[in-house]
Amino acid sequence: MPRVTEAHRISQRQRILDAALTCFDRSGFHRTTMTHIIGESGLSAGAIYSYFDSKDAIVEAIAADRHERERALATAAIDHLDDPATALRTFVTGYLAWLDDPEEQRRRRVGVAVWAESLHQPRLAESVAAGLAPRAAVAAALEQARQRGKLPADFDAEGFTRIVLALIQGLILQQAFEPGTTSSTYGPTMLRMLEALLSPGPL
Amino acid sequence: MPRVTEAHRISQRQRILDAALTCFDRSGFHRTTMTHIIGESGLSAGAIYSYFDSKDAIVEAIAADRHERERALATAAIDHLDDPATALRTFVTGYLAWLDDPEEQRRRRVGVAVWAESLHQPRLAESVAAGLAPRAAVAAALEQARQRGKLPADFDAEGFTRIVLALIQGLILQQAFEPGTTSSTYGPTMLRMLEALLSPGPL
Amino acid sequence: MPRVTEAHRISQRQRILDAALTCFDRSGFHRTTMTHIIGESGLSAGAIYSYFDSKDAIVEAIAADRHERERALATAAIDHLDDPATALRTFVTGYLAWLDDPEEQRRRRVGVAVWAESLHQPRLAESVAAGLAPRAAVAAALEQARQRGKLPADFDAEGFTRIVLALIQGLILQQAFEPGTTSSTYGPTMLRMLEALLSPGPL
Amino acid sequence: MPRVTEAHRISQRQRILDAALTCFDRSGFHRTTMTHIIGESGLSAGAIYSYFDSKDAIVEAIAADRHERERALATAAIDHLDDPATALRTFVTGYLAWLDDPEEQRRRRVGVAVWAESLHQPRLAESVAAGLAPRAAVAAALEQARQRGKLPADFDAEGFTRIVLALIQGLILQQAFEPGTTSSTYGPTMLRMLEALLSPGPL
DNA sequence: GATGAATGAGACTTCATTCAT
DNA sequence: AATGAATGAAGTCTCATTCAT
Repeated sequence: MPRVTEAHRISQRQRILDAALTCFDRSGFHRTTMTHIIGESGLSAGAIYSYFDSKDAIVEAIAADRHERERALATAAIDHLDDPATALRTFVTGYLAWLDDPEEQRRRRVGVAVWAESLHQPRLAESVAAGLAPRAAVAAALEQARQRGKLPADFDAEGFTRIVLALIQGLILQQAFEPGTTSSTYGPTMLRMLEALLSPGPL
Repeated sequence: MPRVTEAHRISQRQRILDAALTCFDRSGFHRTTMTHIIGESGLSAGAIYSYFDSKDAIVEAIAADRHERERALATAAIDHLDDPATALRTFVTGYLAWLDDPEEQRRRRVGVAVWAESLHQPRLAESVAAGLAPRAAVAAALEQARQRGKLPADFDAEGFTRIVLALIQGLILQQAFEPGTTSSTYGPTMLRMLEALLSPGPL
Repeated sequence: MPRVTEAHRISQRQRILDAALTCFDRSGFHRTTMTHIIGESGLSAGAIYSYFDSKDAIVEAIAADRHERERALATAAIDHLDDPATALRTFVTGYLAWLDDPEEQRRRRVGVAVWAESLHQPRLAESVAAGLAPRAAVAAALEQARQRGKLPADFDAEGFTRIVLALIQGLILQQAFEPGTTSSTYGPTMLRMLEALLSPGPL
Repeated sequence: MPRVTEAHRISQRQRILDAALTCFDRSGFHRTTMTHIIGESGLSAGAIYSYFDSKDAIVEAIAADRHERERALATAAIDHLDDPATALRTFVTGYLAWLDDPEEQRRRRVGVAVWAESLHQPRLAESVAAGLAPRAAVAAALEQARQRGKLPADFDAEGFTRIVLALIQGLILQQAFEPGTTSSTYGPTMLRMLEALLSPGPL
């Protein structure tokens, strides 16, 4: 029975991930060396390798964490689709607040690196895919809502969700490039625009 | 000195950039070694280094090329703003076709890596910034159009251009992650949505 | 951390410097590759680089070591200047014995390379300058001795010390070029000559 | 029959050696690349290689030039040994003037690098040895003069010549390290000291 | 368990020299 | 004869990972 508890392991693990995130945000994955992570975490090389098999494993853990959170956020949006307009407004509002949260900004900058890296590393690609998976679920739910008459007959759930996702991703990028930007710059326009798609009419 | 030389230098340079793009697309910047580029290009190490000072310089040249193209595309959109609806339709149509062009898809995948890398390398950040610069110019032009009554009084040029840019970036990402996706999936919805913003009315 | 470590680090460091000295003596700085030093030391590349930042840093450490020793030797000579004749004889005798010491011959041969290199590398130039610095101190001490009447009124301390230094350097060179030469060949003449300068008289 | 004459070849060759000397003085042998020599000389790589087989051959030619000059200087001193005191005075005076000649200073700085290099390259060692050879000849001539009664009975020709040579070499070094030094600092003392050795008496 | 010195493959880059034009 | 683009072996240094203590 370990005298040093499970809780201790979890906190050590988190300490490593926090240190790694700081380093990755500062320098990117490849310019960050294990020595940097060792220094930032205050642990020894051996200690770190008892928690993670490799540097890649740390990257994967960070990616997995992040996509788990996104998955949770997105999934939450599904629940209230009986009233799509309200659901959209709730979702968009929450999303804009999240964009403006400084702590999350660090995570998202590292997330951009994960996107790039995932194009060449299958394990990360899986994480990214898992993070994006809710989009299809939301699309399916919206299509059901449309069939139930909650949305205009010509509403295109697939296109709509892809567009919302593109906006999320694109605005993450813009903020990464221009850290000062806040959602107030584009939030109202974005919301109005998306609402237009929920309303019936010729447009 | 032979007159041929200048053309030869340009073609050699391009040969190197093409080889590097192929390698970067296949493996990413950091997993691509100079040995790979040497092999892919068919030139020798020394020859390559007589065209580029370093591996980083090759990355920068690729980034610069790409953002020069984007700049040109975006700038072209400014010209016809007297008729915003038509200009938008033209721009979006052109953009969607570009998204579906397979050769450009390679470039864009490498472009995603440039985005990530630019967060840690000032020279690339400059390239990216230069590529994004036209957005502000378009915003200014749209604001003038609004003042001339060509757009609704409550039209928000800044927000609009940020949203369009986010869509461009986000859809590039989605296609990088899911190469099969074509613009037909979301193109019509996207166009309709953007047009909504150009029309007056309560929406 | 083990207490052993500090002693261990010092001995490892010395092992590297010894190996490097052997290589430099055998082939010179530039023909000696890190691979040679690695082989001669029995350590790995990484281990060596954890003690020295670069090949140049090893050269600098060797130069610094050597000039520290010389500085110590020369400084020792200052102490007994109340009796200049005895001090000179002691110094010259010690110096001649040092010239004949085979282990020191290796060091001096590498020292010749340091002289040449120092003309182009500021860090080495500093080491060399530090090694030569005691000459001026000795000159000042001799000048004081002259003023106290311990030396002829026309004694030229500056010229004398430069000449003694030139002899030291020149004989080092000659021995490097003709390893068989021993100080008995020129020692007595040298001593007689220098003593002549300490004696009053028209000469 | 070459239309471009032998004189042209000689002048081209000299142009290369001058350029090389400039580069070697500026950066040392090993930091000087053929590209530097090519640039400094204004010739092409191919042209240079039609005059010299290798970079080493250029170094050797420079070393040979220099030692030929020194040989000539030293040999001249032998001629007038019937009157050793005058010969010494003439030689030393000429040598001090040579030390103060700025153009020669460049050559001598490169000469220091040749000394160091000669410890590891047999071809240069030969050049250096040839440059030093006159010392033994002078020693023999002095010994004959001693036997003819022109010098004190206890005069040590071998030791004397080694000491003179050491002074020459040492003062060359000092000047290389401290370019401002002029012979007036030590010349008189040096001359007086050497003359003491030529005079009979207990000293 | 924890440590951190050591490993060593492999990365980027240089540069003396050649040879097709 | 002259050019200078090209070659490619070899150099220095890094860094993820291991394992004796």
